[in-house]
Amino acid sequence: MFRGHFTYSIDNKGRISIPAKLRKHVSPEANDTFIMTTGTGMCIDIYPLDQWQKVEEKLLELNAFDPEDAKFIRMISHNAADDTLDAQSRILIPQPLIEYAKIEKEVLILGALKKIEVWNPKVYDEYIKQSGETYEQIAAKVMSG
Amino acid sequence: MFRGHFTYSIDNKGRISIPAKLRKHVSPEANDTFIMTTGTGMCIDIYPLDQWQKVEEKLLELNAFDPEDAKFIRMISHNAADDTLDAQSRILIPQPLIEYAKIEKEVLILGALKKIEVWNPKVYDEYIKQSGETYEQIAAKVMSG
DNA sequence: CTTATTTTGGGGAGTAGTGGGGAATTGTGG
DNA sequence: CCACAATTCCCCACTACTCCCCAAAATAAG
Repeated sequence: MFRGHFTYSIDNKGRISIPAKLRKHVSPEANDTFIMTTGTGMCIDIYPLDQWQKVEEKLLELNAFDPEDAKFIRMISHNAADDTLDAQSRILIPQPLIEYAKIEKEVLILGALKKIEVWNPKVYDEYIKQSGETYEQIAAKVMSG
Repeated sequence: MFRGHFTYSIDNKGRISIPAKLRKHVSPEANDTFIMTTGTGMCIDIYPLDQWQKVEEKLLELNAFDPEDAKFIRMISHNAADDTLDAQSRILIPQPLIEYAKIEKEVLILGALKKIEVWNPKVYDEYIKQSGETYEQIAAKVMSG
């Protein structure tokens, strides 16, 4: 499971290093391959291949000839891209995703259990400040039961 | 499984390159052969041969003497065509399919699990915008559990 | 302080995408 | 059955980008 946050930079070819501390938690089954897609929120979600395949298994259960299911498949697949780490443990982020997350130079890399999120640090700050609730209030709500 | 999207162009002979990233996911059993037909939605469906054969198996289970079944068989077969990749990894799209999908110069190539879809980008945008759930709503539903 | 690892930067060979010429094949009409 | 037209198919070629490699800078470890 991925934990913690890291402030890295994206180079002018659109590459981001995956922090060594997060790499340690990637299963060998992922084969150094990651799937990137638009996150829920103004960020990029990065899944190791083995985690993404669990999502795909669910999609495969849908009926591709049902209009609603077909739309699900299209929307989720549309922004999905895969890449493998280069020798320096970086992946190339496609331009559309960089624009979606409004990423410039600095990036916030956030370990989020099964996936890794990439944010523009400014956007993340605003996102956290937003919604009046405090950390404690959210914790109480989400962790109940 | 096919994922991601690519903006390519169709040349004036009606040929489209199959993106290298998608080609990697085509089984060798397909033998570089693809079946094209009218998609559900204003697009062209492209199946690798081995995947198409699974669709055909389902079609064979239909009752050719049932009026509805017979009609569906006729409609899906009507515009079905097969082709193999040329040395530049392109396939030739028959004119009737180009017209069906209202394709002009730019094409959106969309990986959709077992098949590849080809859209006019403008038509796709309108299709996505029109009603229905947002990406976040869909994600919440499919990624749950 | 020295050594090892991690992060960042960039050059260059190879590959992918696009366009088009011309031979071969298919279909049409005489 | 033959000639013509149109289309398909197989090449070759150009451009741009991607990927792989080398390497410097920065951080962490011993």
